[in-house]
Amino acid sequence: MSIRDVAKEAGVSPATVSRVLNNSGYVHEDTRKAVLQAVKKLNYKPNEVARSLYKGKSKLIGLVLPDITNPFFPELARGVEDYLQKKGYRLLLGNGDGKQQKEIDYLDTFVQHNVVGIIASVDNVDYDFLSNMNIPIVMLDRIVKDLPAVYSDQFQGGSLAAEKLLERGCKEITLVRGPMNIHPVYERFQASLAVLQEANVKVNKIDSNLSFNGAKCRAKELFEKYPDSDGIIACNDIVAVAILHEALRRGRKVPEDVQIIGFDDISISELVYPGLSTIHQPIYQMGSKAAELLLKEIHNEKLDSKRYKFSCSFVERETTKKVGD
Amino acid sequence: MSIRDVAKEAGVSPATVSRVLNNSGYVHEDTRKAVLQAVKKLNYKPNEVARSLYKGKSKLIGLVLPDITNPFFPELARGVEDYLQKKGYRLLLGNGDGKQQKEIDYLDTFVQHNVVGIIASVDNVDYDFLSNMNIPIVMLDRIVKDLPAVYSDQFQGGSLAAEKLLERGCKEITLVRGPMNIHPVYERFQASLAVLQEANVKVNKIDSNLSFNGAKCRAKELFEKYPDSDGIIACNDIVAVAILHEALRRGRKVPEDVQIIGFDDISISELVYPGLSTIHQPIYQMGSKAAELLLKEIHNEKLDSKRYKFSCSFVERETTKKVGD
DNA sequence: ATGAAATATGTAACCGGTTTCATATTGTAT
DNA sequence: ATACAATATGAAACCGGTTACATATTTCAT
Repeated sequence: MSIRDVAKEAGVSPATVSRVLNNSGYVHEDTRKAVLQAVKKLNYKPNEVARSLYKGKSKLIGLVLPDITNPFFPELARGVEDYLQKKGYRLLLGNGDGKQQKEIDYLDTFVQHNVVGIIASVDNVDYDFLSNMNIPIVMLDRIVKDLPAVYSDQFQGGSLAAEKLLERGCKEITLVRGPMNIHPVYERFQASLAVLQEANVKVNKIDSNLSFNGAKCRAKELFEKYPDSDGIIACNDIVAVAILHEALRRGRKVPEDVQIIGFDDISISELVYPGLSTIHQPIYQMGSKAAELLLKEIHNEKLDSKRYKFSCSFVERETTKKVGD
Repeated sequence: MSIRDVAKEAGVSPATVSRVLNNSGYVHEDTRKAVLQAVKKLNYKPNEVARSLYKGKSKLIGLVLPDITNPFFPELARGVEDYLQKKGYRLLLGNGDGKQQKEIDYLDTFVQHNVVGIIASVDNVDYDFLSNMNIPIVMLDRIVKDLPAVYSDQFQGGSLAAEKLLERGCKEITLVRGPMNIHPVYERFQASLAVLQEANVKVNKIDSNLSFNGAKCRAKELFEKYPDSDGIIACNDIVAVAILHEALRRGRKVPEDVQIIGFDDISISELVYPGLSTIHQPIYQMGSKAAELLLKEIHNEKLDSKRYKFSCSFVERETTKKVGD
């Protein structure tokens, strides 16, 4: 079922059908009607692949995320998808898993499929590779040199976490540091650390990955190594929840004995008990803004700025004391 | 940069380059080397769109899910994606939101992009539409007539939930019923109900959607209308957590006063406190099995069975009493 | 040595759209 | 009535691969 079938049915040439379908060039009203009727009768849907081949571009956009299974990313993806869907674009999705080979494989194959743009949240692909792809790119929750990027202010968020614990009287604060090769995780840690070092408190550090099971072990270690911590800043909400559980398991009162702050404000943080105080990132908006920027790039509209930085905010739930207590 | 550029560089015809790249036909060893070298030198990557157009099929597979933001689906999607990625396929993803128009739009555009197969978790598209697409399909977590489908045994799971509460001494059980147009949700409800009606207990029913915020309201209503419930079966884990919160807020002891069972065993259920007892579905495996079945269909291998049904199991955490208490 | 089979490679058509260009017709201003 | 612009439409090339077919060369059995 091709445009030639429709042309035959309507008694015109393929070119005319194309013109009708694309509202381009001149078409006589009667012809237009005949074509439209033939299209309807045959239930014709144009082949996007043929269109894409000739035009050298498609209605496809590639999105590489670290891991859709991490609750931070579905929300991001949804922000992207909703925006693109409204504008008639479709999404090619890949999980990079923080592995260079997978990240690159996805980027390459996306280009081979004629995507018109890419939104990337990758950790191990460098500037040269990305810019050599010669295709509009927006980095999401990641920054690579001067490529357009959408993210939230990790310095401000990280500082905020530290300030809130200081305000709430913590004297010995333990930072749970995530993988330092993940840029935003690195920044939020540095920011918290900087604030705490200015203050008159003891500061401990412990390393963890970003998964629940990984953090479970590290949580045990934390309470053994630094049993006097009265404040904990976790690198993300998942890790914070693991720590929260371990604290409760050890009979520590939260927030009376230990206060805990997470990062991200993923939906889980309001679902745990007690509710997790955390640093909110506007995740959905970040995704949708990235899509918006990308489409602007694609349509050669100039961007006000190559960077779009959202502010973080403190969400006070039940793992921190109320100020004034 | 096309195959003709590579051909020129290697001093051969495009056909020969194609043969080298696809390991088809006869190619002299020296020629092969020359071509490979040219490919490398030019960093040539074949255009999948052109390939797809000629062959009438691609390396793309479409996946329509209700909402990637619902924690059930990322895991499902990941199961699908991992399997496909290993086999060299890429994923086009869409959120159907349970809206017919969006579901159909995605299905249509996927076909227009020459996908070779579709995995669908849709609620409002009928058998005729699906089978008229004339493309391999696997339904996932959904059943439509005799289309191939992967799912878990909702009857068994629903029964299990009821049995576990009965075993644990509940006398007045409230069923929180999800949207009845969602097939698995319907079945699990019916199954629980059937078991309870055979037993000597009071049974209440209350309706809810599947979201946390929706369920929050319904949870309030539940405790007002049926304050004597000592057992609650929720239509999914999210709803169960909302109910759990409301119970705790009202000072009900869980599981001493009220026992709660969820459904799905999404990752959140082990992250809440107290840990949610629930009916486990092997979500990731379902996704990966669906991908496996689809690829078999695509390669015309015959399926042992058009249906693949996983068993559910009871995961005992802290919102149900230990048997013998 | 001879012919058939195997190997090697190029030419051109094809996939299903879009677009350029040529051509024909209609409309309109002078 | 004439000329020029606007309208209408089709033929054919093109996008970048793949493959059927033709052709040439090599291998090998008899």
